Amino acid sequence: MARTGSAESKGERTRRRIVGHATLLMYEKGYARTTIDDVIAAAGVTKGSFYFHFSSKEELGCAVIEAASEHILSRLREALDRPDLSPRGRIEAMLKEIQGIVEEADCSRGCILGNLALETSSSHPDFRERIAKAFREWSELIASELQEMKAAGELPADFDCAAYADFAVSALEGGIMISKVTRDPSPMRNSVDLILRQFEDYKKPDRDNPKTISRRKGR
Amino acid sequence: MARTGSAESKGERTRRRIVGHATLLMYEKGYARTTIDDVIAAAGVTKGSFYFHFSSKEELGCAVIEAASEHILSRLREALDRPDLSPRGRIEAMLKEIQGIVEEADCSRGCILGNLALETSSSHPDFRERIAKAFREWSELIASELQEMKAAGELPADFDCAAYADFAVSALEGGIMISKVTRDPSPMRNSVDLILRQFEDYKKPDRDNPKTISRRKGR
DNA sequence: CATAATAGACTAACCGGTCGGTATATTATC
DNA sequence: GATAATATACCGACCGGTTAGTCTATTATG
Repeated sequence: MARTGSAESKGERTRRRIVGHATLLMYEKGYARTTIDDVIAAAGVTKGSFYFHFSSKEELGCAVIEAASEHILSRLREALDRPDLSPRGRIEAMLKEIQGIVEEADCSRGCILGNLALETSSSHPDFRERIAKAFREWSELIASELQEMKAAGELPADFDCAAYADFAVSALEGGIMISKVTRDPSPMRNSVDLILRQFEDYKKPDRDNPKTISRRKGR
Repeated sequence: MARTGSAESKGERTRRRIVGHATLLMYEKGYARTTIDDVIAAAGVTKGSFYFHFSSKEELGCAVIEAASEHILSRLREALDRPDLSPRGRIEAMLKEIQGIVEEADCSRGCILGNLALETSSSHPDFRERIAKAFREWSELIASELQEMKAAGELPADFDCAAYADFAVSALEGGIMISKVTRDPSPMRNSVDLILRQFEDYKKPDRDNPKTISRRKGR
């Protein structure tokens, strides 16, 4: 038992190092083409050490997905946790954060959750479910922020926040996918822009036209 | 008794059969997890025969992507080639066609182009480029239809058709992805619905008030 | 010293691709 | 029009490299 105290034990550090390098490799090459030998070489550990910390490649995959989900969602939550901004400003901050995450990799690696989802979801139900949960949480984050926009009168009263949040997640993931395939950041940026534009020019219904979200020019 | 006239030769039929079964397998399991042995067993041919028709697995992958691109795009073009419908009706028909293609597979297999794109684009530049071309063509199809809507007064004069077409493709591919991951058709349907809704309530400016509802253009 | 952690040789299965060979059609030659 | 020559199509055993995972031995660490 080397576990007492608050400091991270050596084993925990090793495990984290393995997950970190595995994440980079799987982000770059996908799950199947990332071999255990790749991972241990990158992390500087041996086979025996690896299999002391992980029982299988699948368990490593789970750890990678878990860590990536937490990393991404915490960055998004951080972007939304800005009391100094209006609800709309916070959504914008969140979208920019996504854009930043993707552009850190030149848009050429896409989104690790989307990548692993499409590659492995038919063979690894546990991967699939964990990733589905991350997308659901992301959508809920957006939806609750849209609710706040609505409460602040920045959206029409009949605006369907949940549906639009799902739509935004789809448009973003799709944009990231097309950016990866075309090696061009503009599809993803275009998704960000057009999502933002939906919110741009709704005017608090002064009394006459509460029904439609208008789309007049703004900016 | 071959070769004469327009009939397909025996070799061509075999090749097509191989591609067809390979497409189903790669749609289901992805590229890496589809083995040549899988393909030849499904198509009922032997290794030797396979390697007579294809020089490598990669060449098979190209053939699958090519065939899938043509198949999908031709179905979309067909849906758009309906002179009896209004431009908006044609877009709706195309979206329903996409929905149909995906729901034929219970939404659980996603889109074969998107799947292969995310799995292989970092290792197979030729796959990536061919798929990028298909997405580009799809977007152009939508954009030109939006142009017709605009000409028919169903969209504001400053509507940015190209940007919106890209956005629609992103939202659809993203919706298909989320539907695959969640095994639930609603995210994809939601994308279809919200795309259609964008067009729903623009009213032709009745000569006196030409700027009532318009959207900003450009980026 | 007990156990956590590391070391790395080894294995068994898998998989893409090869190779020598066969069968059947098409074309060339006399 | 018989036959030789060639091209097309197919057959399946086999090979070599790769890969996930195992096993036994050894070294830190509390």
